[in-house]
Amino acid sequence: MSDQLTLHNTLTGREEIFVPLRAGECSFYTCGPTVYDFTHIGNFRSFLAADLLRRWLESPLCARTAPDRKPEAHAFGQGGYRVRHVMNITDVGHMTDDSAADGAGEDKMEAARKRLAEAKKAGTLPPGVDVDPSDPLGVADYYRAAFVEDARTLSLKVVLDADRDPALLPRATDHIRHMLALILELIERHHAYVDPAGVVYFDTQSFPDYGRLSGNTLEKIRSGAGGRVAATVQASKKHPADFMLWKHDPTHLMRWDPMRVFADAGDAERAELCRKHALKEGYPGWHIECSAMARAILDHDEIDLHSGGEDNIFPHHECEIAQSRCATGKQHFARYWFHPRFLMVNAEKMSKSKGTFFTVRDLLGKGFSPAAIRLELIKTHYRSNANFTEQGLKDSMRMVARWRAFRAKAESIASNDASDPQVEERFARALNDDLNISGALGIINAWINDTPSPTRADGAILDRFDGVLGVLACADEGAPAQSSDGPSDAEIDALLRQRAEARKAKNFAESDRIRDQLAAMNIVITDGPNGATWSRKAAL
RNA sequence: GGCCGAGUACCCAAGUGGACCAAGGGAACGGAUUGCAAAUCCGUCAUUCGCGGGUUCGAAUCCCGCCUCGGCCUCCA
Repeated sequence: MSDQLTLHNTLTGREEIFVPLRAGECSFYTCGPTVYDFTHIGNFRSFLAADLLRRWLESPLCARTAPDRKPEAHAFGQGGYRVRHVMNITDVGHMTDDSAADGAGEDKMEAARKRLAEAKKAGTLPPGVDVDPSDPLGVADYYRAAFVEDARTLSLKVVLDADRDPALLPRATDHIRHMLALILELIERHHAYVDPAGVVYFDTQSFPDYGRLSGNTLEKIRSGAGGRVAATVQASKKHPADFMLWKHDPTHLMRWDPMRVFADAGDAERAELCRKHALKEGYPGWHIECSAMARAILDHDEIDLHSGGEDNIFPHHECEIAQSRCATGKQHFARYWFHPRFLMVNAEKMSKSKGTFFTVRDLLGKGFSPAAIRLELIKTHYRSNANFTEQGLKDSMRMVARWRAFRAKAESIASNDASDPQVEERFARALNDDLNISGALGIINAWINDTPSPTRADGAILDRFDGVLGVLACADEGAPAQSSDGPSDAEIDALLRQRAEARKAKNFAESDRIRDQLAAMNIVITDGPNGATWSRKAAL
């Protein structure tokens, strides 16, 4: 428990008090999805953890908790940090098999193209979708649009914000020039070199801190090289850990000519540098985009927060740090590194063959609400392996229903007196403790139990909690239309009228028959003093 | 093999040295309510924290060993 926000920082392996570089502001970069396929719930758990952190930073409750920071908190307006949060979309065609780190294996975009082409031929593309599988950018856009739709369903704020400011959701392919500029800078500063085949490598030995994030050392990496990287490739590197920044490849699916990139932008100076260093047509390595975009869009050499799945720690984020710090000369790239752990499904690693790579649309199709999906994916501490199950999803649905009922009841008592003035502070202390979400949920539920007659002020408190959790805010109508095979509202209402007649006549056999009939269609009816109401139940 | 993280009730999960003979949610069970249900409300539900040692007046919490699960060690959120 802490009066101030503490976060576990992967860089130091410790929990640290969060102090941003610029008072009241926070720059935050999240490694976003690759768009070669649908984004699954494991990806979303990681993005939602970042979203929760971002919402907490922005919450008035966050800054309000520390007594010694109250005057400063007022300077933030309503409290909370002004967060600039960027999440990238990786749409450059990288290799399925980077073991030859520089170009063996099938291109992932190529694989996606084939998959889509087959789906189109088989007529299994969703209705209304028109995608040209021969166009890699079109394929990327198709999956990007699907991602944005799912992210919106789950109220991922960075995606919602991108409606207003598209720069917050940058595509890698829109920033090739920034990547090349960074690569040139690294070459000029002797942190990168070009091999005879035109591959640009980062020189890891030029950066003594390489390995600090992951606890690796160059020695360990060298000894652990274990034959996974082809000997011919290794031969052209100065050190096995050196990684690719740019690959010359005139046959690649997505490729750019560095000189033309700068010439088209009117940057003759850099075009000349490309000639000088023999940068030729090809594509960027898979670490450089984040370094380039974070710097270009967040507009600072050092940022506050950087998040990504735990698998990104090495090598991806290690390499980002190396590139960025060598280019900027700063002590840090990001000051705090935030790494949510993997999501398991049914106590096992998610697996394609077991069919456990669920997407958000899969779950919506089963009748689960966006609010329940969001709650289920955020309710386990971000540094634990969460276990995703349908049972858990049902549990979450029940919790959402209780909150909704509380919220509805709170409308009826017009009082400005909160039933428990301390509850917000308890909630804040839990979240300040490295985002202790389970503790925070426990506090909300206990408070709801202890508050049988909530006032309007209590409703406002729940709204403030939900501003952080983003659960009730997930509008159910944000979901794609429910499967169309259910009965229409009019049909249901007609059956309910019949049942009301039967009950009036004490014909309970007929009344129960109608209730069973509706239940079979996943319609749950609730009898109350003012007649019956109904709701659609998740089909499990 | 190296480096990390985790193991708390039927399930999910908080708690990291005394206020814990362990929050909260779900399930289950008993009761109220209901024509019967659903929903709601009331109550019950871990003398115990993966296993074995140790430190301490005191341990789920610290130390040692073991077992199991997960991540990384150039695809992966």
